[in-house]
Parts: sequence; C-alpha cells; structure tokens
Amino acid sequence: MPNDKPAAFSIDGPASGVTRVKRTRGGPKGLRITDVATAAGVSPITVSRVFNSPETVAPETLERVRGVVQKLGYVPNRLAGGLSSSKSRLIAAIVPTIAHSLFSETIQVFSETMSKAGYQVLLALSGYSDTSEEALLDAVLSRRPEGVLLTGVAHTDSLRERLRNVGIPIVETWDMTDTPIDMLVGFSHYQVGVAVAERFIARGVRYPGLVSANDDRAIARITGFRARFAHEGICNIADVIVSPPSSVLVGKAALPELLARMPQLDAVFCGSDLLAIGVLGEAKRRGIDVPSQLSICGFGDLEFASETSPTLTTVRVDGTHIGLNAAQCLLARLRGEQHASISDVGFHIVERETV
Amino acid sequence: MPNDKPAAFSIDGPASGVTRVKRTRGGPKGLRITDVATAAGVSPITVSRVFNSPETVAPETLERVRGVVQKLGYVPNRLAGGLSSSKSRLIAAIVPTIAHSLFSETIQVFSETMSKAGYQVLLALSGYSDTSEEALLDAVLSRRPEGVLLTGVAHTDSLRERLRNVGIPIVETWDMTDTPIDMLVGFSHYQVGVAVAERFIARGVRYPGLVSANDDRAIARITGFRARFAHEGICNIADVIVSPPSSVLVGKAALPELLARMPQLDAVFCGSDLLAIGVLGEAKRRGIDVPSQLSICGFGDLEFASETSPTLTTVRVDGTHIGLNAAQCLLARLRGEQHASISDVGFHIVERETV
DNA sequence: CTGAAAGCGCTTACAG
DNA sequence: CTGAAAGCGCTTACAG
Repeated sequence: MPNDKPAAFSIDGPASGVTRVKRTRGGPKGLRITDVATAAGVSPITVSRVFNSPETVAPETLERVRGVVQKLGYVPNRLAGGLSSSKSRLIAAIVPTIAHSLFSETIQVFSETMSKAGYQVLLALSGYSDTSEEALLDAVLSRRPEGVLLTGVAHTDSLRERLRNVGIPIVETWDMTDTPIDMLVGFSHYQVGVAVAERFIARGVRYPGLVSANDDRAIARITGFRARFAHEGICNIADVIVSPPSSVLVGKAALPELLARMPQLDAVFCGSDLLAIGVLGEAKRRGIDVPSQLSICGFGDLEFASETSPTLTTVRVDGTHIGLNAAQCLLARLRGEQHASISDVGFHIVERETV
Repeated sequence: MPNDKPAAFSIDGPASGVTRVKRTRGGPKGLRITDVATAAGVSPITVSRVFNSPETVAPETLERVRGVVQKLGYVPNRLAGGLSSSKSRLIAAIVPTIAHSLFSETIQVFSETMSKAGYQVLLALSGYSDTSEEALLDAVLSRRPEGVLLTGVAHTDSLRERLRNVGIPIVETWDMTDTPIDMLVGFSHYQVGVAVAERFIARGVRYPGLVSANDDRAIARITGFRARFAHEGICNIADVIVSPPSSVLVGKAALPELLARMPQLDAVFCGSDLLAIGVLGEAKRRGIDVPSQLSICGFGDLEFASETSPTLTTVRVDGTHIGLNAAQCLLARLRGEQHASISDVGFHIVERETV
C-alpha cells in the first residue's frame, strides 16, 4: 500500500519535493486520490473526474486511471467528496419499524430504486426508540442527506418546520394530508376506517368492536370507523387499545375483553392482520363462527392472511408501490424537475370468504 | 441565519479581520460551527467539545453554547466531522432483502442497538440487485463505515479479502463457518437440514420432497437434508427449486410438481414458511391430510405460521437475538475490547400439531 | 481534455 | 478549561 505521508512531525524528504514541517494525524489511513493520481501520472482532479464525470476524460486516460484504481483497490472517500461537493448522495428513510411490518417492503423498493440511481439509504428507526424525534432528526440531518422519506405525516410543528427549512426534497408516505411538508405518497386512514365500517354495515353489523394500537394512523382509521357508524346511529363501539408490537397473541387476548364489554359483538376491526388472525383463532376456539356470527377485518394484507384464513377480510395497501413512487418523487426533484405534491395511492378491501 | 461568508470573489471586509482574496463555492450553505462559536463567544474547538466531549467543558460554557445551538438550530456536519476525525459513526448492514423476510427483525434490533450507542445504519440491499457485489461493497466502503454486518458468509474470496483488509470489525450473521472474516453470529443451515430430515425419518417418511430457493443458505439446508436421508438409504428426493421472492402462491404451484415426480410423496421440506403455507393449502385442497398423509416443514417461524396452521412444523431462528448479538460484537470491538469470534445461536424446530 | 489553487466544515494535537 | 494552527480527502471554479 503506497503511503507517502510523512510520519508524525517528520520533515518531508527530498522525494516529495517539499521541505516543510508537517504534522500528520494518526498513522497511514489508506489510499487517497493523490496516490492514484501519482501512480497514473495524472492530477487528482482527473482521478476525481474518472469517478464523477468519466465522459469528460480522454478514453486512454480513463482506462489508465481505472487500471490503477483496480490494481490499488482504491475506493473514494465519500465523506470528503460529500463535504467538498455538498452532495452526500445519501437519502434518509425514517420509519417507525421495519420488523414484521408493512413498511419493510416500502423500504425495500425505495432502497433498491435509490441505489440504482446512485444514492444510498440511511435507515432511521423512529419507533420504540429511546431517543426523541428531535434527536433522531438531528442525527439524520447531521449526515446532510439530499432527501428524506418519512413514514406518516404526524409530526410536531417543530419537526415539520425544521424539515421544511433544510430545503431538501421530503416525501411523506403511508398517510394523507392536505398540507404536506413537501411531497406525499399515501392514502387516507380515515377513509380506510369509513370503508371498513361500510362493509360491516352492509353485512348488518350492529355491535362493532375494534382492536388497535394508538399510533396516529391507527387513530385516524378508528375515527373514520366511528364516524361512519355514528352516521348509522351506532355510537357504542367496544375498543381494546393495545401497545405495539402487535401480534397474534395480543389479538387472541383482545377478543375476550371485547366480548366482556359487548356480549352481542358481531364484528371486529383490527389494526393489523396479526391481530386479526389472533381474534379469528380465538373466535374459532370459542365456537364463534366467522363470518356468520362475527365479521373480522384486518389491516395490511400480509400475504398469508387471506391465503390462510379465507374467512378474513383485510385492507390491502401496496407498500411496494408507495416505495417506488416515493423514490421517484425524490429522484425527480433531485434532477431539478417539478413534481406533483400529493399522490393518493388508495387501498382496497380484500374479501375471500368464497375461496 | 447568520452568514459571514463573503460573496464569490469578494474581498473580505475589515469586520472579518482578514484582507485577502477569497473564492467561495456556491452560496450560503447553512450554519457552521464558527457561526455558533462567534455567537457564543468561544472558539470552534469549544463548540466541537460541547458535542463530542461535553465533560471537558466548563458547565457555564456548556450551557451557553448549548443555548446558542438551540437558538440557531445548528446541526453539526458529520461529513466534515467524520472526515476530520476518521470516525464516521456509520455502520453498514448488508442484507439480501428486508421485505417479508427473517432479516428484517435482525436489522430492526441491530439498528436500535447501534443508534443507542451513537451509530447510524447504512442499509445496503444485496439481493435482487442490478449492481454486483463488488460495486455494492465499493459504495458501502466509500462511506468509511466503522463496522459492517453481513448476512450470510458466502462471499467471493475477493470480497472476503477486501473486507479483511479494511481493518474494521465485521460480523457475519445467519450462517456458520469455521473461517469467518472476523466475527460471526449464526447457525448451521446444514444442521437445520439434518435436523428436519431426522424429524421426518422419525415419522417414518420414505418419500421426501423439498421446495426451496437456491441461495447459499438454502443449498446448505438441502445438502444436510439429503445427507441425512442418504444415511437412511433414501437418495431419491424430489425437489422443486424456485426463484425468490418466495410466496404462498409459489408453494401452491410446487406441490403438483412434486407429486408428478414422486406420487408417493409423504413429506415436504420448504425453504420458507410462506412456501410451506402454500404447500399446506394445496394439500388440503387436494384432500391430502396433513400431517398423517403428508408432513410439511417450513423455515423461519413467521409468527402466524404456527398460529394459523397448527399442523405445520417449522424451524425457528431468533432473528432478534442475532441482531442484538451482532450489534454487541461490533460495539465491543469499537470500544477496543476483544470479542469472541464465533457465536452459534442455534435454532429449534417448532411443532404444534397438538394445538 | 487537463491541472494548480482554494475551500468544504469539522477535529487533532498540541500549548497554555 | 480553552484556543490557534494544521490537516482530513475530496471537488469547485476557474484557466489553459
């Protein structure tokens, strides 16, 4: 490994052509662009161009430099490059959680799309975290990302303000609002609640219940659900609020609670498919027929849910589509194009009782 | 927003105390550490200390600087900080995919643990990618991460060599080898295959089949499975190799293929729980009783699998444990401690036929 | 198509 | 406990 750097506090020898006292920081730290430049007989700027604008470099020069890069195993330092160019090539994705969640496929596609475009994804998990949202945002912004994907729109005014002020493209996802920070790819959880209520109402449901976490999006669904039922004159809705992470077991435990509060219970709207599967299992165990005696609706359409439980209704959202769309929003902006602010990707309710 | 930077090609005024020609690059770019220092009446070094070693700063100074930081909304530039200190505070996680996968919970816990320790996670998806593994590694190393989590151990010699040479802690996960690059937290997929074969053998299985992808870990499981059956004199194993992503539908389609090749089929080892659920569903549709006529084993223990399909056997691996353990390995090394190289977290087979 | 000079915003390694 | 000088490894904004 070539290393022309002088030892700490040494005086450069004649070989380097310089004679002045220098201080180095730490030992040899690997290859620098100057090492490649020297070996290839060009200036550092030319090496930089080979990486960042190869089309501006003469073909022979390009080939020669690339050969040296290959031979030496040089990898540019993007901390330096980013600092110098103000282009970090980093995109932050702020997500509550990626475990067993709908968001994981959004992040998957988002990340794939971004990396094809030459960006890398900094993953920031906001849920179940010890650090506050402000601290998380500080950590994220300290990397000087060129864009940010947010999951959900419910942030404090302070956060929204700060994000707006950094002046980079922001895309909010998995939710809906009239006043996004910048761009938005999502759908209305309130409308999901309304739609599920309408299915239940069409089935003649009179005594609905719900099992849900109480994050902002879940609350929006609940609100829509309640509002639609209220419109039918049904205001007595049994609810069990659970804390994340939701699971099959939590769903199982919720049904007895609902029944205790409302013995005539004839429908349950669940905050996730895992919860719905739990409620379904518990219902079967109690000899309650689904859906004739009890309608159950989940949320998320984890693939297995409808496949394994034909009696389960669920709300399907295309997380892949959200991820792709969000990436494209950001990329368009990074190319300097204008881009539509709000994109409603919708949802649909999946019923497979006939399967 | 204070901005003392001179306009392009201007001459600094007397206010700055310097009189020389300067060239600036682009317009004002936000707050710098010097802006905070000036406003707080201290030097930039002191501001730096407030962030990086607050215990070395006088309490009053600390408070004053923090007040200014808060008021101005200053966020340090970690590109600059990382370049200067050679501490990127970045950890790379290289994962085939996070969508519907076992890895997502590993990454979840890994990321949580790392962020508590002051590191951020750079997510690099290696599967289904257009870019080669070499290009992915280049992209990752260009960020100068202080550590790397890898999923799986099967890399080319070139990759292993490069990773070893960067001299940062590396932890390989979700697999087993005697010769890790550095540290390892995983288990033997070969032994998983052997263990599943033994379950089947104990049940009197004579005509086993398998449905699987052909990634390195899946192949190791298959190899163990075949080897154990060969030991019983059973070498004729029907197999259907599917390409990822695996799904319930792929599993459904695989069963007829297996039956065509081996009509007496009495067991199927599936590469994932999703595949297993598909095989199970198709078996039921065809009136094949599970498990009396056909034993089915999945891999992964997605929570729902055993809950929704009591007749399904599956192999459970604690991905959460792997993520936590891997993070701790890396953190120990980053603190300069020695750390055990290989940690076998094991697996266990879950059977819930009696539920 | 190529290069010398200056600067990006921090931190290190001292000295006091 | 605090600071002036030098440097981290790149790229910009010119000029030729």
